[in-house]
Amino acid sequence: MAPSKHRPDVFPLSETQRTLPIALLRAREAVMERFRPMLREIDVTEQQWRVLRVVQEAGEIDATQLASAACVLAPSLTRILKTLEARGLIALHRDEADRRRTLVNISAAGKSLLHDAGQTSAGIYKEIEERLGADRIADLLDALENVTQDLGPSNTDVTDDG
Amino acid sequence: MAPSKHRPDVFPLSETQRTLPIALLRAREAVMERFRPMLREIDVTEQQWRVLRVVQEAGEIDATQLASAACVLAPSLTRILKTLEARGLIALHRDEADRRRTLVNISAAGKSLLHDAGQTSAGIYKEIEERLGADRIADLLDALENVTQDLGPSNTDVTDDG
DNA sequence: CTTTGACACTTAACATGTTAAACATTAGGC
DNA sequence: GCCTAATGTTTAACATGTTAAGTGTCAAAG
Repeated sequence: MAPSKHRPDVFPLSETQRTLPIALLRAREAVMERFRPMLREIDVTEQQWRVLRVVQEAGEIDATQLASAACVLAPSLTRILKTLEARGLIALHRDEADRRRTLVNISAAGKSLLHDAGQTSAGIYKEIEERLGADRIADLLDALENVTQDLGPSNTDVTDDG
Repeated sequence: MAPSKHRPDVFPLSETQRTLPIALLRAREAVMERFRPMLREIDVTEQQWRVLRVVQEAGEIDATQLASAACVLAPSLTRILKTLEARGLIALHRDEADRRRTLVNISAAGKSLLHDAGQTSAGIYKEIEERLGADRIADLLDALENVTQDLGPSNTDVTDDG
């Protein structure tokens, strides 16, 4: 590989176009475009889908951890949980030990939806893997996770054990 | 299972967590968090900022090309242009040659805003560069651009002259 | 000139992002 | 028990994302 020293100052639009915010946005759009038809078919938004999957994987989980894992803000999660509960896909109840917390569980209907659409989703992701290469995706995921860690918590250390 | 008495803050890295949509979203959030204070200070949203910068770099540009370059959808751009025009940061007028098109220009106030805040923005980006390494960012940008291109060729309409 | 189809927005309706503020509960100190 | 601070969640207000449908314009054909 040649040393990455390409800075084509000649292009008028290159300055804004070759930046992390734009590049990350474009890449995410390219990926999500593949999933949108499936999501629209089951009448579930992208964020609702993430919430459902996290709830299924985590089992019973409180709203704060759910918001963090599903990458949605607390105000958004409040609305999403209300919608999903109204559709019967999840069940909500107060934590008896700490009545501030809302605990979330997946319902039978939610499990069924995830089981069916999950297969389609996995198929789409496999298509993407075949198109890009599993190793290339793994490298990109590593790079993204490293960037996230190196930029995100300036002070928040995750290592709980001293 | 006993209710969480202590906080298992770190969500176990499940299947959902190591996927392109989530990883791209998290990375973008980590980057944007650095720019948000500056944007809030000048009372400009992230999308409005992108639009302004593209208009400045491109000079006079029509709405369709602007939407594509700034990564916003047409309905969003309509509202954004209305807001920016009301604030006097841009000027809008019909294309005389093709009255379907809306042409956008930067105003003196817009130039002034971009000049001032642009310096801060550049400083923040430089901070990020120093933290991550310029070569590492360049590699990531290359990977992201390649992924974007490799996932989009279902639509082979490239009338983009450079 | 009129029709047809395509293009470039524009509007509408609902969902979420983003920020700030409010509410309910818990934990600790008096 | 009351007060204060902190935590977990909710509400509110505005901006944007997303999809579908509508409006105005251009271009080609009759």
